[in-house]
Formats: sequence, structure tokens, C-alpha cells
Amino acid sequence: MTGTQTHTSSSERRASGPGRPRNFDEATALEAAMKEFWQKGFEATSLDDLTKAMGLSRSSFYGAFGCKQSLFIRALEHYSRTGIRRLKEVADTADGDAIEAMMMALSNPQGGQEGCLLVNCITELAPHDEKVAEIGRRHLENIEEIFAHIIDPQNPNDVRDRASAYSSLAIGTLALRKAGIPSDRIANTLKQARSVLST
Amino acid sequence: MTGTQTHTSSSERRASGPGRPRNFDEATALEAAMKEFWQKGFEATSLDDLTKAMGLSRSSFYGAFGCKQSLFIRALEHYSRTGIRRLKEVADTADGDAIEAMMMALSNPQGGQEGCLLVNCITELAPHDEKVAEIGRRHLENIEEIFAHIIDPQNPNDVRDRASAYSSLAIGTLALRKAGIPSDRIANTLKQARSVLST
DNA sequence: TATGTTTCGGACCAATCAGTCCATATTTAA
DNA sequence: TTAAATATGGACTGATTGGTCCGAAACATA
Repeated sequence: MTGTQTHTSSSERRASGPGRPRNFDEATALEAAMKEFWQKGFEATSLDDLTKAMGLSRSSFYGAFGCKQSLFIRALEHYSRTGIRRLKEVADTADGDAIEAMMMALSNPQGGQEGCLLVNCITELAPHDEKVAEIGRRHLENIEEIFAHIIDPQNPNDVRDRASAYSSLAIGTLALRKAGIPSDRIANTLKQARSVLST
Repeated sequence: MTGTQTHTSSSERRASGPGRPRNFDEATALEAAMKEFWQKGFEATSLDDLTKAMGLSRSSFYGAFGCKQSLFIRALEHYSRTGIRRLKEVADTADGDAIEAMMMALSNPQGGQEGCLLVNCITELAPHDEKVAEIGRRHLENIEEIFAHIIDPQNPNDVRDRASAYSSLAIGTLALRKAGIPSDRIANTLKQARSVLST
């Protein structure tokens, strides 16, 4: 993470106008970049990895996204937006225990071992990168808020802490999953904790 | 993480013998390397960082530790050993709630934002490095075992899942802490969860 | 068709990466 | 004193890093 950030990201593009038109979709490219960062992390993802995955030449890459760092930030924000939207959907449409459904969704975002992109990046970068830390905080607080809304408010004082506990519990299991601990054991852990926390 | 691993780590050193003696202590150097990896992660820690922190020339470095990867593995194992020992001590000597003390110790290993080296590395590397994953699993299982021993076995069937839940909860808060969420809020979350899980 | 504007392909750059090598220094053993 | 063995300092290497640059291509407008 050296180098200077001179480029200005040109996110506000004309819909049509003079000059050669782009032959790629910015949103699609961003999505591809996000997946790349998701699998490998920030440092371990090279520009060759990125341009290859996005199908862009270096010129197009820098023209559209400025630099690796700014693309990364955009990828994180995109991830957070879509992730939170998906979690809200889970909370709303869950038949059965919505809290358990939320925890399962958090604990196993894609079914693989990638974990949660934002938790990965908080772990890797947040202590040295305040921008990442801030996006991470917002994301975590959004998650807690969703939990807070579906918690039965028998004791309103504790809602926030309980929401935070559910959230932390699910996030903690991400590490177990990445370490290769079997999925059914993790599911049991969550169910067990859920049944006790609900009392 | 390219390069080939040709060196053979010469860990079994003679106490004394022919040849020029080392003018550094291997254990001290390993400790310094561990701290470096702890702060920056594997990829972001360069050999210059390491040799500088350890006070070694490159020759001595490669002579004693083989390569970056093998030093890293040794650092992880050292960390796990000392970490587990420390946790056992916390569990044994805690005056008050041993489980809460354990969770606090797990959640805030050093008082800073470095988190837990092994959780960091699981997040960064485990999906692509089975050796790291295995060390991580062992570490996590050791932690759960300590919890299991101090859990009141009112329902022996659930002990393992409850131990896993406590452990995951504390580990999850590492992410909150790294994101910069205030320490007292995290402590509240743990206390709250603790009081509910104990019922 | 001519002009202005934007994008594209890919060669190129300095910096940094992990790792190697060798001449020299320091020890033990003969 | 000498030989064998090990350690040290630091120059060096090829590969890879993130980022730049420029000529050519592709569009809108006139």
C-alpha cells in the first residue's frame, strides 16, 4: 500500500456525449472487483488480478476508478449496501425464527469460506485505515439495528446490548468457518445460543 | 506469497560447538517477529520489516528461520502456546466470574487494536492455507475446551455448544474493537450476553 | 469529411518484494 | 597455528508491485 493517490475518480459519467464510448459496464466491473477483494483481501489482490477479473485494460481501470484504494472503498460501500439490503430481506421474510435466520445469514454469507468481506477488511486494515474502520462501524451498526428491530422488547433497556450480542456471536462464527470447523457444529452453536439468549 | 521454499529451518541448534556463535537469541527474535506479524498481518509484513524488528541481517534470518513462511508458522505456534497458557491462567485465577474474565481476555488481548493474531491470520489466510487453518482450529478448540471446563454442567449435553458460543461471542467482538467501537460498549455487550447465557 | 473528445491496448517505469550469494569474521578442535 | 565450521553484513537478483504514458481507435457534432 505505497504509491500516491493522484487520480480523481470519475464516477459521474455522462450518459452519452462526445468521445469514444466505454465498452464495459462500471457496475459490473465493480462487482467483479468486489468478488476479487472478497476472495483474496486487499493486499493480496494485485492490479493484474483486478484488471483480469474486471476485463479492463489498465487505462480503463485507472480512468474509471482512480486507483486501487479508491476502487476498494467503492467495492466496500457496494458490498455494505447490498449486504444490509439482503439482511433486511432475511429479517422480513424469514418464516420461523427471524433472529436465527439472521444469524445464519451473517455466519454464512455465500456458503463458502469467504466470510464477510467487511469483517475480513476490518480485520486486515481497520487499525491502519480510518476510512475502512468507519465503513466497518457503519456496517456493524446497521446490522445491530436490524437485530434490534426484530428483538422482542420485553426489556427495552437491553435491546441494544442483546442486538450487539447476536451480531457478535454470528460474526465470531465466521472465524470458525474460515478455520474449517464443520458447518453443522456451527449451526448447533448458533441454535443453542439463540435458545438461551431468548429466555 | 510466491517464491519457493528451499531452505531447511535449522531449529535444532547445538548449544555450543564449532563455528562462530550467534549473537542473537532465537526466542527473542521469534517474539519480535510475532509482534510484527500481529500488527501488520502476513502479506503486509515485509522482510525488511522483519529483519529490522528482529535485529537480524538477511543471512542470519534465512539461516535461522528458513523463509518467511516457516518463520510465520513458528510465530503462530508460539503465539498459540503462550496465548492458551495465559487464558488458562485467567480461567484459574479469576476472582469473580471466570467466564466473563475469559471473554474479556479474549476480546482484548493486549488492550490495543491488534486483536488476536490467530484470528487475524485465520481471516487473512486460512481459506488458502491449510496449515494456518489447522493451527487455527487447534487454537479455537483449545479455547473452547477451557470454557467447557469452567461451565457449570447443569446440562452436560450442551456444554460444548455453550462453550463454543462464549468463545464465538468474544471472538466476534474483536471485529467491533478493530472497527473502533468503544471499549465500554463492548464490555456491556459481553456482560449482558453473559448474564443471559448463564440462566 | 474534418474536428474535438474520450477510451483503449499495452509498453513502460521506479519501487519493492522474497530470496541468494560471497567475502569476511569468529569460534572450536586438532 | 592451522583447519574446519558456522555466522554476519550487505550487495545483488529476477520477479512483481502499483501506477504512468502515448499512439491509435471510436464516437458526436458540424
